[in-house]
This record gives sequence, structure tokens and C-alpha cells, in this order.
Amino acid sequence: MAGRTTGRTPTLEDVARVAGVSRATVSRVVNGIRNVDQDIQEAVRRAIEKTGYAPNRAARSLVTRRAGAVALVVSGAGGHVFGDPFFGRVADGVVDFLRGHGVHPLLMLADTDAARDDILAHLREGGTDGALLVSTHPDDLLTSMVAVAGLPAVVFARTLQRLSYVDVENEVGGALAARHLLSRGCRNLATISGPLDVRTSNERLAGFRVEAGETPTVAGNFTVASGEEAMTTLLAGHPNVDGVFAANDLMAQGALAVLQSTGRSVPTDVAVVGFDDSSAALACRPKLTTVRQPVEDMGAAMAELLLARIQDPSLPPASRIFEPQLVIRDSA
Amino acid sequence: MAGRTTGRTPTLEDVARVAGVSRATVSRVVNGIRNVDQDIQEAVRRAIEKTGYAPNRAARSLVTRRAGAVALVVSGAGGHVFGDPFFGRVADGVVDFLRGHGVHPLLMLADTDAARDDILAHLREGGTDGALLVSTHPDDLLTSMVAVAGLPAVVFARTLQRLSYVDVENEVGGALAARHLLSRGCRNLATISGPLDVRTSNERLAGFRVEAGETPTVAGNFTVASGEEAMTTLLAGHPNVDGVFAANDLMAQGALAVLQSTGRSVPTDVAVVGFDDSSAALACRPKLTTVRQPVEDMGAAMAELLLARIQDPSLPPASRIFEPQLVIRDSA
DNA sequence: GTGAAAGCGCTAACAA
DNA sequence: TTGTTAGCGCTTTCAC
Repeated sequence: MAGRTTGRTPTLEDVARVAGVSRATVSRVVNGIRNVDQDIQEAVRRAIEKTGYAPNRAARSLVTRRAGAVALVVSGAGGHVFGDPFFGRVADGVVDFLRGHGVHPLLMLADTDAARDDILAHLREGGTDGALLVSTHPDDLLTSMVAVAGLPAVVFARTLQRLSYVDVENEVGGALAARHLLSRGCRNLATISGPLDVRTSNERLAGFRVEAGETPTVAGNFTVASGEEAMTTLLAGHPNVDGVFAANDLMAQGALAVLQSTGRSVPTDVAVVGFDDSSAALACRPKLTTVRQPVEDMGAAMAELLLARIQDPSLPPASRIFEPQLVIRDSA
Repeated sequence: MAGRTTGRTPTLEDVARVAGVSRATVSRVVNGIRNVDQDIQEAVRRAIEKTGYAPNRAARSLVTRRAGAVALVVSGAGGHVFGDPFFGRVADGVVDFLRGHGVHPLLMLADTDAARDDILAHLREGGTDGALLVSTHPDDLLTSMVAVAGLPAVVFARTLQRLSYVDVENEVGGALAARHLLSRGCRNLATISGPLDVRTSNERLAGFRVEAGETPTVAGNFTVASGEEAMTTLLAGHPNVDGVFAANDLMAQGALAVLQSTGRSVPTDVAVVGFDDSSAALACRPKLTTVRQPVEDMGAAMAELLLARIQDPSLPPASRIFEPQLVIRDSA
């Protein structure tokens, strides 16, 4: 900072001149390479301080062929992706892991074809060293997209492609919910599933049925409003329901509202179990008993898998499966 | 894609050879510069197609001195920044605006000194062309940080520094809430404010008081739980409250829960107005009447201001102030 | 309208 | 252990 004499931003060359050594030596010191005399290291460090030198990322990337950044590609929720707490949690986990490694994620929204082309172009231009793909509807578009670019990538949710992925045992989660409802004495169960074209939804439902058998089911679309509608429909056909499992917390929250407005008390009359353990679960009254999905950890795992793959591209695709966990609160 | 013959990724040089022109010409075509013969343009385009060429970002950045990316620096909410819908909404607005310009935001979390140093270093290395600063507690740390780096920057919330900013008229929002409560006949108002060391909180409170006069007030910290506590305290001292204004939706949601659990009906017995118009406002039952803060638009405006500043660094810092808007739903 | 050539700032052989 | 040198792939004067 201090003592800068020139107008240009200082380069390796400037530091070298001040320290009385060669560019290469300065580069070595900057990059923490051994084999540099202690005294010289000290002199270089002083020169760096004096000149206010900071390495130029573009120049470095050009020769190392490393961008030092990864893409966090998201899609779903109709554009307002980050308003959705799910993506936010993933992002938190990703950021938290990455920053320990001096890497930052580049946020990209893949909601239209144009956007996808744009992202693809960016990846092909070497703007990032790899990609993290997160989508509520894991479009094949999205994954194939990266396959084309030939970059390391990690997907949230199982994938058939030769890509790494991170997922949660959704069936186990559904089963957890069913067992809990059953064990508290509920005998007339019903479920509000997610959209049936989403694998995750089906898995949660399947796991639930393994334990609870076939039960009345209405599909929602993961929103509070759809949870309300579903619950209303369910109640119309089965007024004596005493336990409901919703495939996510938002729909559970909607169910809660309908239940209460029809004079039923939760959990006394009807027990409700959600899925996710999002902030909505805690904001609800009664607080939601729910199946926790360790989303932040999963985001972190994605980042970890990706970084490993970037460091050693010869590594085969890997995966990490997480176990969901029942969090018992007040709604069941 | 097709016809690639070499193992390396194709460069301008390769395209030039295939098209039978010089590197410079290819560069011109790629960058859409006029003054290139139509036929040659066509030939170059074909060569690009044939070779599967994509420009190298690092190389381009090195000479243009433009990273083609901006930093989205966030802090607050103790690390789980994006779990907070507020940041998510800002991010959505930012991403939405930026993508139209081929720019993507680099996510950075400034929650510790180490993290801030890291971010500062990144900025100084030219990793981004500017920064967007968003914090619930607009630390001076954060803003001064960028001032040092000398990069264009835009802050969410008014700032004293010579930086651009975007803000909302919080006083107006508070006044809007007060007038609404008053006009529906409430005569015993109370307010749940945000932390008193946050400017935003004070502004909302001040605006409310201009219209409603001094009313019982308890400070929360923007969480549902703190809203519950505050409402409980308020009720203990003023059981006849018939209208409450909370400085954000989450606290309003907490107030709602306490009100209902003490047998009061909303809005009949007590009317409640929140602030933000976050997703929580819609998820609540009754749905929250709230003061809408156009957060996405504000995020987009930040991005717009930043891009303008990057394109023409001689531009002076600018600002944009948004008007909040009362959204009447079911709670008041 | 097009090409030749000079660099942007850095790393990484290779020599010394 | 240190310095010399050759690029990385691109944009951009400056001639032609």
C-alpha cells in the first residue's frame, strides 16, 4: 500500500525490481514454493508490502488453466430460486465449504434455454473449473448440459449420467414419518405428496407406503397453497383422518392451517409430519414435526466432491448419500 | 464440436487457420466488430463451428482488464445467510438483472475477519469488476473494505461513504402501517421493533410514531421466536392492545401465534401488520397484511447501478430510493 | 477491410 | 537456490 510510486497497479516485475531478484523468485515466494532462501523470502515479502502487490488472477489463470471458481447452477421455483429456502440452504452449505479453500461459487440460474446456453458458454470459456447442479426438477437438460462441456460436475439428487452426485434416502424419510405417525396411534393416515413427476416425491411416498400401506393421497406442488388445497380435498373424502404426512414443510404448513380452520386441533385430533426441516417448520405453530434433510451438509458435500474431482480429474465420479432424520416437535 | 482434430481445446489461431484469415480478423468477428467483410464473417463463423471454438476468458480478461463478474458480498444472520429469505430475494433480483448482461455474481460471505481479508484479496486480484454489498447490519467494515480496494461498489442501505447505494423509505413504510391500523379503528397500538442498533429498525419505528405517537414498544431481533417473546411481553403490560406493527414478517408471525394462542382472533380482536412482504407473509394464517419492500427490484437496481459504474468509472456514485407499499391481506 | 506484431502478467521448464 | 526464457490465448494499435 504504502510507497507505491507508479500509477499502474504493481506487477511481479515491479516487486522483483524492488526486491532485487527475478520475477520467478517472487512468483515462488507468492506461491509458497520452498527452495527459496529465507533472507530472500523476507526481502520479497517486504517488497510486496512496499509495492502493494496483488497477483493478477487472469494472468495466473491463463497459465495454470484454473479459474479458481466453480459454478452453482440452480433451476426451479420459477426464477425466484433463492427466495426458496431450499436453495438457500444448499448455497449456505456450498459457500461454507468452499471458502475454506479460497474458492467462490458463481451463481447461475438455468431457467430458460437461453440461460442454459449462456451458462454452457461460460463453462466452455473456462470461467469456472466445475459445476454444482441443483434443481427441484433435476432436468436432464441441466445435467446433459455439463456433460457436453466435459467439466467436473456434481448433481444434487441421483443421476444416471456419469456424474458425481449427492442425495438423501427419501424412502427412509417417508418410512420414518409413517412409523412415527403409526406409533403415536394414528390409524387413518393420509398423505400430501409432491408432484408425481419428481422422483424425490415418489421416493418419499413409496417409503411411507412401505410402512403405512396404501393411504389416501393427493399431490401438491410443494407450496403452502397447494398443501391447503390438498388437505381440503383429503378432508372432504376422509373427514376422520387423524394423521397426515406432507412431502415438504410448506405443504405441511398449508395442511396445518386448513386443519385448524376446520376446528381440528393439531396434534390432538390430527397429527402432521412434514419433510425438510426448513425454517418454515420452526415458524409454524404448532412447530412442525418433520423429517430433516441435511441440506447444508449436502451442499457442502457437493462442494467437497467437486473440489476433489477438480484437483484430480482422473478420479471417477463419486457419490454421497445422506440419511434423513426425524425431528419431533409439536405437530406430531 | 464436429470435426475437431486436435486434442487441445481450439484457440483463435486454430480458427484463423481453418478460415484462412488472421487471428485479428477472427477476434473481430467474435467480438462483433463491424468493418469485416460479410463473406469473411461467414467463413469465420463456419470455422468457429467446425473447430468448436470458445474464447478463453482468462486470456481475454488479461488484456481487457475486465473479469466479467461481480462480487455479491453478504453478511449477517450468522453464516446461514441464504436460509434468510431476505438475502435470497436480493440474490434473485441481482441474478435476474445481471444475466441479461452476461455477468454472473460471485457469492462471498463476509462473516469473519478472515473471510473479509479473503474477499478483499480477491477483489484486489481483479477477480471481479465490482461488488454488491448486502448486510442486515451494514457494517462499516464491509463498506470500508471495498473503499480500500478502490473498486466500484453498491451497498444495500444508505451509506455515508462515497459509494452508490439502494435503499427503501423505511419511515414511509412505518407510517403506512400506522395509518392503516389507525384507519381500521385500532386505538391501542403497540409495536415490535427490530434491534435498536440497526438503522433500518429505527427508521421504521420513527415513521410509525410520526403517525401513531409514542406507543408501547418491545425490540425483537427479526426472528419468529423474538416476535413471540415481544408479543408476550407487550400483552403482559397492555392486555387491551388491538393493533400491532412488527418491523418484519417473521416477528409478525410470532406475534400472530401468541395472539391466537391467548384466544385473541386476528384481525377481529387484534390487527397485525408486518414488514417486508416475504414468503412468510403469505404462508401465515391469516395471511399477513404487510409493508412490502421491493427487495428483488432493489437487488436488480444495485446490479444496474454497479454495471453502469463499471462501464464508465468516471460516473459519480449514484443511489436509488424505493417506496414501500402497503399490501392488505387478512391480518389487518 | 485485413494482417503483423506487441504485449497483458503470470508460471514453469530448463539452465546455470 | 536462483535466473532466463518461452509461452498461456487474447485484444489492439499500427501499417498496409
